[in-house]
Amino acid sequence: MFDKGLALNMTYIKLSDDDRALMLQQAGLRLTRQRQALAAILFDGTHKHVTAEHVHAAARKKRAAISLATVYNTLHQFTSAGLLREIVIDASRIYFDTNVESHHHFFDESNGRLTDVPASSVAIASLPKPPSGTKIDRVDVVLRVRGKA
Amino acid sequence: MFDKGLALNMTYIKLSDDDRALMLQQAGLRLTRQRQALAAILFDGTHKHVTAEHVHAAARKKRAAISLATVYNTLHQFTSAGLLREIVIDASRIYFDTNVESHHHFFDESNGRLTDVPASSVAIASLPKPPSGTKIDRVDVVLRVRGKA
DNA sequence: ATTTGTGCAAATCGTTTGCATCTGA
DNA sequence: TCAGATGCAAACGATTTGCACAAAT
Repeated sequence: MFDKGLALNMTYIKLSDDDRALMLQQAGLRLTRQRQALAAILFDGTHKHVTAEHVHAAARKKRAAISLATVYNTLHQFTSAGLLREIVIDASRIYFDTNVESHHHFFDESNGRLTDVPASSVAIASLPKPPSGTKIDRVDVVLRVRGKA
Repeated sequence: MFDKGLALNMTYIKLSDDDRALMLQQAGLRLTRQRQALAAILFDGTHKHVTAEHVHAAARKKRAAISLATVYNTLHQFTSAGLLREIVIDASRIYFDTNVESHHHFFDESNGRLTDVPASSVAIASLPKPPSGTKIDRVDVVLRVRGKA
């Protein structure tokens, strides 16, 4: 077995059911059929940007009957546990990113497609000081692109 | 009279009804009672971050009876006309910013408050090249902050 | 046995739309 | 005049919630 923290952030390592079971348990989440099915969909070793609908549809396709409400609950639980990261791009949809490393996004306005941008390729040279009494928690950079045509 | 383009971006210049009427006309929008009322609420010389609800409530308070649907239509028209800028922070609400200059935002996660950050105080030293066939349209930086307490 | 999770359907919330009616240029 | 704007209510789509049932420790 390898380190879980590492596994989460490496795109090329295939995870086994056991690995995912361990992930959930370490996150303090009980091992339920639904969570395992959703984890299998989400954490397959590649990073994804998904909506609840996507996940629900994927579960259906795998013949795992999971209600949409449970999908939502689970995505939020995974997010609180640090296994997913929420990104807001479009006002009418929540995207969940399986990449929890610090990074940014390209958002293609013509087709709604979202692509990861490694944090290292966006160099932020200076930041203003936050309003008094607050500290910067996270910096989200969205590079909105559109076709040149 | 002063230059309209300038007026839009200067926070300390008070605009008159006539100034706003001109703004609307230059944007190719007919001068209607509702648009004038909403423009008066939005473009009073200070920058604001508002939702349709905010604007609707403000109109009520001024005894200007404007339907919520019209508020939405108008905000979108103003946005297409370049008088407002849409910002997405929270998946469940569209914010409209009366500041259309290039700039960024602080978003306080504890109270949902949004604050402008001048573009000049965020220095982005390098950006990745966009996916082939696309060009970067806009860069949105959201500095998410929370109370230190 | 007790706590935690799940499923369903109904509720909610912001936003959009269809359509009949008005109004500014 | 008449294209464009408005208002209303109904439609919408994503998300959340209440509650009875089921499953995990």
